Amino acid sequence: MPNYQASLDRVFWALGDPTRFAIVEQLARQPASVSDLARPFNLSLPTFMQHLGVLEECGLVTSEKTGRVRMCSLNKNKLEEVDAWISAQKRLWTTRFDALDKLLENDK
Amino acid sequence: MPNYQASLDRVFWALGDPTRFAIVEQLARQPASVSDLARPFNLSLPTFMQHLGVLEECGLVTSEKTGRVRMCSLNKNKLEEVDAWISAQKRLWTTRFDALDKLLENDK
DNA sequence: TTAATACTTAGCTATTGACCTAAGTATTAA
DNA sequence: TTAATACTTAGGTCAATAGCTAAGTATTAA
Repeated sequence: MPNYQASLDRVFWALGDPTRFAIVEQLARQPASVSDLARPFNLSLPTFMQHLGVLEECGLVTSEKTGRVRMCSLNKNKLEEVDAWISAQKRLWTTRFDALDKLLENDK
Repeated sequence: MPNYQASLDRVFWALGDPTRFAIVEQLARQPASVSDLARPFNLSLPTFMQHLGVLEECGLVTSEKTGRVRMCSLNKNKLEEVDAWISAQKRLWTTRFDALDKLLENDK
């Protein structure tokens, strides 16, 4: 099973669906089996599995099957990657304002 | 102009498109007019504007028209919101492991 | 006051994505 | 060894999205 290096926008895309967003919020609390995860959602199992597939493909979730049960977990590393990107954008934005401030300072 | 309180998954969804992702990365560096922003993209202007519309609707971008030029800026607050959500999920995840560690500690 | 610029609107097309049902496979419980 | 459980595969529908062109409007430059 190769670890497809998903690009960040794919991760964002995955989180952009309300169902998948909720799945991630649930998995942040604790790992869970597919059916336990699926129970609160009013979706057919194949549909639900598709969402899990998307989350797994983009690296946000990992899963392992033992016997007939598949356990899913959140991959914290992917969250860190997202976090890092956001921080970088915030930093760029802030840096710009700092530079502007300095410029105005010099003008005095 | 009402400020549509966009839910977070809509923000993720907006960032999930490569074009919009790139627009945000650009706007983090500096505000820009629509045509300046659009130039590097191989898209028709209407298509490009549609992407800007999505970013604006979800609150990631603001814009203001003066004369015939519309200037776009990043809304840092939205980035903060995203950041806060990610941090919360990471915290939940970590808390769980801390609890597990404590449990194992007690078992010794 | 004409022409160019910078969007904007309208309307169409193709693809993707979210959903479903039905039927299958592999494990485990009875 | 039969039945139930927990997915999994196959295949189909429909709406939403990303893309386009053509034809506007409003501002500014010439």
